[in-house]
Amino acid sequence: MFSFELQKTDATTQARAGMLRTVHGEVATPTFMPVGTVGSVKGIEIRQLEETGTRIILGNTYHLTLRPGEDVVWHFGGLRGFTGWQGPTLTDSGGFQLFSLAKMTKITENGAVFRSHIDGRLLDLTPEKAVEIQEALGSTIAMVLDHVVGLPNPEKVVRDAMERTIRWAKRCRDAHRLENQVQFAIVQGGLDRAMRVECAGRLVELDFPGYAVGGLSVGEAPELMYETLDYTVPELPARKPRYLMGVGTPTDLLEGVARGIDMFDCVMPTRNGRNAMAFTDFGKVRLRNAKYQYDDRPLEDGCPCPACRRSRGYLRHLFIAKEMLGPILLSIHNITYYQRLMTRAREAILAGNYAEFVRQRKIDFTRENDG
RNA sequence: GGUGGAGUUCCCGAGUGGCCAAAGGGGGCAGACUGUAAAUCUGCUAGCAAUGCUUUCCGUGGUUCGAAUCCACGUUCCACCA
Repeated sequence: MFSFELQKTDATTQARAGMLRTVHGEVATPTFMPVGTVGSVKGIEIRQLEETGTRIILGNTYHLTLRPGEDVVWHFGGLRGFTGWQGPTLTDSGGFQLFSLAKMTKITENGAVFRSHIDGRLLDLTPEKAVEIQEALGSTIAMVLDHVVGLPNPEKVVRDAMERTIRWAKRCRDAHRLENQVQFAIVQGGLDRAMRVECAGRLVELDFPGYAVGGLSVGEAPELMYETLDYTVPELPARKPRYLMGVGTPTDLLEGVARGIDMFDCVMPTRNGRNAMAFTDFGKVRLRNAKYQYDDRPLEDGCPCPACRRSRGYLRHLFIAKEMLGPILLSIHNITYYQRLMTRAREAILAGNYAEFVRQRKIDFTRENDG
């Protein structure tokens, strides 16, 4: 029904290669999960998404309950029936919206009260409600409702959020009924070692089938995030999948894998792709830049994606002309890049040379380089 | 040929005596984006030895302490009338 096979652990890093087996299909790890917040990975058809190497995608509880409503999704047989995506899905609980939509949210011990960003109506999101919605959505993996706070924040704020996250995780677990769905818990605790270790330990006691590290990439420097993973991930069960939520850049993914993370999700490849930024092995490419006007090279040599069958000059033109094909092609390219990165990472782990693999690709994604 | 209207910085367009190197768009250039309120957002866009200076608002001349703004002539475009 649901299992995680740990196939290989790297000798010099914490990197792991594994196989996630779910009722909706298998996923080789480490893996990247593109974000399809409202039931669509923006701009990308399922066939194309499959061709990027994607095996599991995300949906969002908060966004889908507002529109179209989980009853509608349920009517169509859950996310898979509704969207046509037949593989595994993971739904976020709405916890991230406590952070990203904080201005419209009031948090109490019972749950979160949202002011809908669409029509202003009030929405009660309790842990039980988050479970119920996700059960109606029929996702393969559901996340517990957690309390995400930005960084930096006073220690008391971080601790309160962490404690609440644990209490809510328990309530989510107790409320969960759906047999064909597993629930992952989420470790919070900011950048505080003791808090992270404590949170992980208390959640592990509750025996969830998988664990996520949340509350990162919310304002802190990447090095602090890596450091947090250094002492948080070892607290999680080795034989269960580990998911780093909302992360990140290609470098973040490689660093996360090196610290024992198996699953990632991030809007970056799709959002940045829509905004004319491409990820490549030689760094970022801002295709709107004038220097690409007459560039007849493909975006990236050796990339099998449809964007790379065109010239950079043409891709630039699509963005300048505001043609929808530009965002579509670049989203596909970026997801393809992320998936290839994970595939290559997995191969390196299986081959026993992950550390070397990472060393060879110290890409500075803050700089531009046109290859 | 006559009458009326109009010519503003790359483009469109506001401005009708000083607070104007000149609103606002567009275009151009650059940057940002990490469990998606994002096909979005931000900055720059006359020049320079630059807390100031120089050259601009069709052209030339004039009025004025001061003109994109007022006057005269010229010029181009538009509308209508012949």
